[in-house]
Amino acid sequence: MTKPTQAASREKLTDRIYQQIKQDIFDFRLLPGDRFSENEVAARLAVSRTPVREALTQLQREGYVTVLFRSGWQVNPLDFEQFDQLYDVRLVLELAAVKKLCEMESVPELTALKSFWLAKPDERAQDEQRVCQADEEFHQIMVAATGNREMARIHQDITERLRILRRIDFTQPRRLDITYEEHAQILRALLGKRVDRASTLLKAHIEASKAEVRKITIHRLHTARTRSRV
Amino acid sequence: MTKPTQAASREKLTDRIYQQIKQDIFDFRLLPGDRFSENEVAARLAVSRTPVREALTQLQREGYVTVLFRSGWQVNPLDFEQFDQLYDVRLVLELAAVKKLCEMESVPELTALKSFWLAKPDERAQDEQRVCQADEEFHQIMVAATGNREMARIHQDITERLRILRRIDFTQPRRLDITYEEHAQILRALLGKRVDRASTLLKAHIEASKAEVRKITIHRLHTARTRSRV
DNA sequence: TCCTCCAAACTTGTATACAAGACAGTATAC
DNA sequence: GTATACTGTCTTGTATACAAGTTTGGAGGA
Repeated sequence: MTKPTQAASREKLTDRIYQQIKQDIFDFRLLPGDRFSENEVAARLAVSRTPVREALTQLQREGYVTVLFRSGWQVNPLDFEQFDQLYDVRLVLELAAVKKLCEMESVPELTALKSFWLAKPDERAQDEQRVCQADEEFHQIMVAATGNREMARIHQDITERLRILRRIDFTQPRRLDITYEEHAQILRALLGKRVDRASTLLKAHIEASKAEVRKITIHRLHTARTRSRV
Repeated sequence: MTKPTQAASREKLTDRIYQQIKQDIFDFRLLPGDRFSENEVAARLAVSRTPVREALTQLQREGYVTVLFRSGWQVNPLDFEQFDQLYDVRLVLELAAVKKLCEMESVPELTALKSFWLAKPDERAQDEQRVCQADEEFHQIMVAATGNREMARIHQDITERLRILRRIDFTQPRRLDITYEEHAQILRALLGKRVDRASTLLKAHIEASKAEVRKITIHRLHTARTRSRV
């Protein structure tokens, strides 16, 4: 019988670089279509090519970048058809979550959302970035609360993939109130176990995002491109 | 303006090794819980550690193996709770696919399935492995036929993750006829655009797999363990 | 027999070396 | 001016080297 081993998992350089590059993409420091080499990234971060390669390989698998055989890497261009499809999958998962949540007896995770989303209008957070993050968390928590960790993981991956769009979506102050209102309605429906109403609201909520995202993105992307390069 | 470049993507050693190791896991040459080192794999396949590492990193992200810090790799033990959750996600995706397919006008992909699954009993394939593969393809095609490539990709990943179970499931000859019958019923319902019936059948079909898998697996795994090591 | 300590052998994580091929820019032919 | 061939630089894919830490097995003592 072998000893019960437990080699601690350490912080790896690869993971840090992975996060860094992904963040660079989200923040438009790396723009869709941009090309770059492993050496460039390695030099900028003062590490060797090895962990950079591992990070890039992961990002490729997740659909963020593509390697061109012996010819560098490229940030994947924005593919709106793909984003539409991802929104659809996300909706499917969340509708399933809604159904399950309404069948469950008590869901403390949902109750915990009340203080933020059911706050009075004058007590609402006005910081765009904060609301954007809370928005992601709302959906994330909804799925995770069902107890299906695999579904939550897949949902998380999709959310991250869509983040680059959702960020832009929320830079319009007008959207902020609407976001609050829609989430509040959904949350009330969930707490009241009204599955049909919650589903309808959720569907409309996501469809609205889908519709709005495309036109705004194109404009924002243009302004970002003229501002910064990496 | 830069030239429209296209560096062809070549067959990479990493990919071959990735497939090889995954197959080793599916075929129980690498057993759940087994530990091994990068050097072992590299020596066995007569390559260096580099591509082996890349392959293993991918497999880790997909949930097949885990690295133990400076202490080797381990094939993830079978986690039945996880498999249950994956089955649930797969069901959610396929139910969404069923709904969409029944709303679509014509679906040639489904018609193409008739020759195999609606064959007369005496014309049916009896080869377990072939039926097993056709079973995977049935579900895969169903989802892909909706046109949502992202959903199809996610569904594919889940199917692969569950393959190790489904293989075992089909080693029981009794299951073969049932499989034929259930798929035939689902296909007929789909072709007849009877969404509720198709959904009900599909749900029962997947629930049955879930229920059956656990007890069979444990027995088979035991016999496999006593037969071979890698 | 059982425990402790220690050193040698492994193991991964990261850096570096090298090879085959892609690309860009230039010189040359016309 | 235009097209073409070529050469030097750059890029990834793979192999190897080294560093830091873990595991294992045995010597020694009680």
